[in-house]
Amino acid sequence: MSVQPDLPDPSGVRTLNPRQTGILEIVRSNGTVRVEDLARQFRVAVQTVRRDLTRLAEDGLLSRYHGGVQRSDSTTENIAYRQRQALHRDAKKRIAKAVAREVPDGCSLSLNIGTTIEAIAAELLQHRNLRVITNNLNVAATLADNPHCEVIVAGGVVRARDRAIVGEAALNFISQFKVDIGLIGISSIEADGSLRDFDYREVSVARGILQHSRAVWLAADHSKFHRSAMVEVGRLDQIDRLFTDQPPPPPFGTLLSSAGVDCVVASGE
Amino acid sequence: MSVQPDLPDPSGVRTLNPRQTGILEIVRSNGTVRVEDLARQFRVAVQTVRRDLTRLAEDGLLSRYHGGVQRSDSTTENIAYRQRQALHRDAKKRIAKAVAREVPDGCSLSLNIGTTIEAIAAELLQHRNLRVITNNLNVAATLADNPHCEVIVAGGVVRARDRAIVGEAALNFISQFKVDIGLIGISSIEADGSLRDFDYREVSVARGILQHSRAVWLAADHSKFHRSAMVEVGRLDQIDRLFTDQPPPPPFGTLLSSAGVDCVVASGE
DNA sequence: TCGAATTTGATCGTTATTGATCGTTATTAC
DNA sequence: GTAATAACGATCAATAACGATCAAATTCGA
Repeated sequence: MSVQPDLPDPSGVRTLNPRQTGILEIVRSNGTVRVEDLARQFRVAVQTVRRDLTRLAEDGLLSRYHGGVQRSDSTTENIAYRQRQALHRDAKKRIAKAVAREVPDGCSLSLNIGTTIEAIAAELLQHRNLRVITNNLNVAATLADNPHCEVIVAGGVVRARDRAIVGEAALNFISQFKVDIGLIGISSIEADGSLRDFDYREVSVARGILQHSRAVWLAADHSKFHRSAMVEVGRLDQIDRLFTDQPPPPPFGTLLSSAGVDCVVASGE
Repeated sequence: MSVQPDLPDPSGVRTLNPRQTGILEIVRSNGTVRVEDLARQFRVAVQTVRRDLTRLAEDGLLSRYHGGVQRSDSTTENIAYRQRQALHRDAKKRIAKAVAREVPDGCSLSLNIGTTIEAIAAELLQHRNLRVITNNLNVAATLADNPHCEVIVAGGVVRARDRAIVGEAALNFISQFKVDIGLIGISSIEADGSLRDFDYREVSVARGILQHSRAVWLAADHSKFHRSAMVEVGRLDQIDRLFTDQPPPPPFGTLLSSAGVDCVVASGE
């Protein structure tokens, strides 16, 4: 039985030209594009775009449908979670940018779960020499794309809903490290100064980060104020900085300052 | 008589002249440049620039495309992996389906790394009551979408190239569990009956799986036979079943049967 | 200064990319 | 169901880019 000599390995790695790279970027950010739009955008004939698309689809970099192409995220996405990601997306992105601006190159970070935290991870892709510990598989996958970033992920059971690793094993793992900045997302901030979450298993990880970080930064959009959740993670006075998108409603302004929390409001630029 | 510069590896770093250094700078800052622009900018003939580019590309400092060059870092790495995912995709999918057919509902599995293993994970999305241990973030993310599957991921440092978790921490974690079926992918199967891989760090994880599984299944497409890789993972007689896409070339047929390996060939249906 | 080695620039045959045409296939309206 | 329409893939010729080769120019050491 002979090996097919025409298929195997010369394929190696075909390099993409800028137009092809550009197409990929557009598809990644837009999710879906029409062939004709691409042709107009790059000022080439549709046939040329078609050729590019054939090639990119062959390499599994996108998938085609009649009339256009779309992202080929290979994995079936958790729809409910995707929707939560879309909620307050602009606010999250602003918060994420504000946080990223304050994170210096070369430091160590802990990131826990939450859509805001994931947005932050995306904004850290250009930073250099980071060392990141996380219990969030999405964060780990995102930051693995930064070649100047060492990513350490906690081990344990994966929670399907948001691909977080929760439970005792994760806590034990996280507790091995002491980092410069602990970045946590949270479900609710109540008027009594308590920080709360819905899932007690995740809470233990967040508590671990609180204890093993030289500084703790909290990222929370305005919808988190006055919300209520069951399990207490900690209290405002354990936090060093709060990043949010709108000035906190009363009574949080005074609460924050008396707790010594530096509050950064990332409003629309 | 001088040393031939075209011999395989003048391993030492060849020195760059100022123009070449300049080209690199321009490429790094711009991301992409056309050959003609470079020629005009440095007031030399395009042929001269071309020579520089050939040399710089050989050293991996940039990558060429028809008409110009582009940066060769970061972005290209993951693209390389995506392309590997696309390589022999049909073969991998057939193998994956064959494996999935044999995996009973309700069992526990270990999955390690490799594009074939990732394909298998995708085929396990309809199974019920699985318990899966893995050191591959892609596998974990895929199977997290199966609500009837408990996914446990090893903790440790994430290798950017393929989002695998490698190293001692991962090995220790995996070793805690004893599973029904250990499913491993491999880089090479040699004629002496040895199973090999390229990265010694990953090898330790694969060995751990070999030891902590009641049955070991190997998934390897035809390109893995007769290939050579450095580090020995184990030997054929430690394997219970082999899943592949073409009848193994000689001498593997006899080798497999004398090692007591049940060979499943998933040829085109 | 001379001569060897290296670098540069030009020519030429080869190869890759592009856009147009045409027959085929998928989608939509009826 | 069928017909109209749009998108698609295959093919081909024109064009641009490419590598190999060789001669001229430059650099370097003696």
